[in-house]
Amino acid sequence: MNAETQRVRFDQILIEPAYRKVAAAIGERILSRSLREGERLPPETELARQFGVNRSTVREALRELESGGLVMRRPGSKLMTVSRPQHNAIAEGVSRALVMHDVTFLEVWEALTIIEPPIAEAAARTRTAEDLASIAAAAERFAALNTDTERAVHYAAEFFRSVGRATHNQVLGLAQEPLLQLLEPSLRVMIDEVPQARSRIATAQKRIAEALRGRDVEGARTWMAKHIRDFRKGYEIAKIDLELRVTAE
Amino acid sequence: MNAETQRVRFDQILIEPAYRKVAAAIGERILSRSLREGERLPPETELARQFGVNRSTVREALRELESGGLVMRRPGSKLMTVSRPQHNAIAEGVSRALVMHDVTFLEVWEALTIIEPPIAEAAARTRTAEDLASIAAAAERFAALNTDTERAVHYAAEFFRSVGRATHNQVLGLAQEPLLQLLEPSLRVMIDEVPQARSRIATAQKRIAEALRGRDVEGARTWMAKHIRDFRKGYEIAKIDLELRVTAE
DNA sequence: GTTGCCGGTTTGTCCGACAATCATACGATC
DNA sequence: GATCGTATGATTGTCGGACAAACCGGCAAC
Repeated sequence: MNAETQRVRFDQILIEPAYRKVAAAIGERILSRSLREGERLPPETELARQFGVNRSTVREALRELESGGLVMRRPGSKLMTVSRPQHNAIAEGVSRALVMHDVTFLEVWEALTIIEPPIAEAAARTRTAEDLASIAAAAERFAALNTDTERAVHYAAEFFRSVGRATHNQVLGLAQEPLLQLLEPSLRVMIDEVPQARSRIATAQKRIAEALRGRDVEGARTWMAKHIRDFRKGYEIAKIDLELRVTAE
Repeated sequence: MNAETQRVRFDQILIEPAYRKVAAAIGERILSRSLREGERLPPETELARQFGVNRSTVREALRELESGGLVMRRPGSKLMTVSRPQHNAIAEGVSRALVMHDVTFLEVWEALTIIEPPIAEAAARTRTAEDLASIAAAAERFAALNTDTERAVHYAAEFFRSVGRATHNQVLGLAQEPLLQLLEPSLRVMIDEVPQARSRIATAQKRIAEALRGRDVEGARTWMAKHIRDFRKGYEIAKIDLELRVTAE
């Protein structure tokens, strides 16, 4: 019990700048539904008056809320309205975080092997007729594209998204979105480099879609697992180093 | 093919405000590692000069980057440095998004049933001795707390986190974090309302920890599944409506 | 029903300013 | 030699005011 290690400890005192307090205040009102979605926010001058701060300070707070997706403006409008964060916007933040943390392709792929098969399984139980339609549409569009890599990649990802939506569980849909965003760049390379990639993906999609149609829980899970395993084979054939760090779009 | 539906279509032209362009420019430099982590950002006046905009505009851009976690200041400093986003900060954004999307307890619980057992399975394969130690520490601390609900909840969540870390897959760790954040409030209620909750959780933790120690892949998965299923029973005993929407902290 | 026009709002951006705080270097002290 | 006090400059947080551009809603005209 020597003197060096027995120093008195104090908690760090945190001083928050006004712009953050303002952001927190508005954000709380939104989260608590006191401000409802679609409702427009008071003008900046009005907010500044109410909070007793300068308009510049309010604007900095708004930028914070804006990048969190809690407020946005409808396209082509300048009026700020309360909004629910868009999935792809939120996922982009997650993707950037993962990129900054030097996540490898292997980690993304491994996460996909874990999360996608159970998603397919759940989707087999809960899918509606509309879900089937949008899943089939994505699969058909992918199969129809023999040259346009860019759009093929898009529909390959869209297939996963539509299966995710079919679970009717938003948590799962949002959890898979960052993975898809990180997957896309490597998928692009793979589809270009590996000739048989397109047909293998198309086949897997068809099998999965069939299983979902027949509410075949087991089939959906195993075909999805196979679909994901195929990606890894594709990586290896395309000579994409699995230990490589993923990069932003 | 009537005239109404056959209008010529134009893509929406998007005009981005300067503050967003500035944020994008700086963000890109960070993502591309041109600005490295820990490195300090040029002063606001300097950035304003380089971009040819006003300092106010730069500040709005910085708030955007700040809330994305790409820049931060070390505690007690005012100098902005490049940073990798903290997991809990990112997860908080995801949590808020899910709250805004009216996610129910059932959805969160269902996502946990899907994601946690495979995580435990993966952890059984990859855990190190240090991982075991921190998992055991969380379990012991939880078991030792018989009165302090707040900290008990914290260590129940911390147990999941340490198992997640043991996978050595950052994607999985980050994917589970929002779920834990949303779980905590309901866990608090449950531990207070259901007398046997503590002992059941403690037992499950112990079994999972043992399985991880023995690299028992199957055991880790099934005990984790049981652990999660128990939460649902707890919800029902505590009369927490599973269709209830989750709320922010 | 579409188009043109008009006044009032609201936002995006700029300028200039100042106090508080931080970073850093330099002695002074024990 | 390590710690402390101090002086100086750099940087941020916040403020006030300003103005053009774009948007909003309504009304008149075709």
